[in-house]
Amino acid sequence: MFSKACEYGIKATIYIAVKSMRQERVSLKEIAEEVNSPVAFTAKILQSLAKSGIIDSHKGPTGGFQIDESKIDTIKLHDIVHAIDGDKIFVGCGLGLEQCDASQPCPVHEKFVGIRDNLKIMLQNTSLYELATGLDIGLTHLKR
Amino acid sequence: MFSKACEYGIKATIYIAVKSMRQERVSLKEIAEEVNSPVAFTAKILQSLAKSGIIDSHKGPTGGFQIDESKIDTIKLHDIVHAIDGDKIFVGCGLGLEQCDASQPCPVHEKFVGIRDNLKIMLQNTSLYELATGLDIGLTHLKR
DNA sequence: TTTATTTAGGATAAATTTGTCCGAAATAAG
DNA sequence: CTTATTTCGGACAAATTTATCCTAAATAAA
Repeated sequence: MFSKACEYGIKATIYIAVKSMRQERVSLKEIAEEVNSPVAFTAKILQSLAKSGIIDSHKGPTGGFQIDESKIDTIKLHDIVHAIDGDKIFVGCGLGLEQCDASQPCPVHEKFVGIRDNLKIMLQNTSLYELATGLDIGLTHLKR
Repeated sequence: MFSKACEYGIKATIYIAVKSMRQERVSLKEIAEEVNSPVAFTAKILQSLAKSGIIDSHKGPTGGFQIDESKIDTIKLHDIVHAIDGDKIFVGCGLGLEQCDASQPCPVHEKFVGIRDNLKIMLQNTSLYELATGLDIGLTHLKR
């Protein structure tokens, strides 16, 4: 459904949020370990999340990544997915037809519109806060 | 959403169905042209669809691909997707967690289950007949 | 200021997906 | 039987995604 990079990115962001809610900064190394992702690859993903303004990064000793606590509630799953995978999941025809739209629909057009609208709405309605607290409560875990 | 191979496969199958309903066999070349897909790559995909029993293939002059007319109604979009992409779209955690299931759900588990169930149901309820007649009526087109 | 630590970012490599090439096998028709 | 046509299938190539390596830049602390 999502790219590997996006999966790592979501998990990493959730973990950073959990730590940020405890006023802790986390290092790349710690994140990669927790999320079970390759360190250097994770670095690239965090870099792009930082450029998108979703997470903050700080260099140097005691450096690492964190998220402004006031943002944790407003950041949505959709923002993370969009920052990494762009809008390719939401846009275009389910069959890859370029000329397919509401006026010249392919045979499955309406069916895909429904599914994708649901997905989009779900992602837009799911806040990072929700994800982070769901995890914090101990019901869930990010490894493997 | 689907792999390129799967997109080509769906479009090719729809086209073969349309022709089969007119008692016509179609060649690889004609299919690739209609579907706007690379010929040799399309050959591989059709090969696997033939092995899955979704389409029939015949070698030699006047050879080509066709679908048993009695099957056109029972073949579902899900069958085509499954033959090419397997079940990776439907199975597993939205975040790629291996230990995520109903008993140990990740923060987005239930949300993804809903979306994916919808997708699966839609694919299982969409028949090739429906796709082929929708196209035949001229409302739609497969190229580009 | 020096050193140690941590992210940034470019270059490169491995893996996967997508796409190509070509000869073999089947088969219809002359 | 021979030939032309068409799919089959293996090997190879290109493109994309995933992953690694290494140096630079920032920065906290001694």
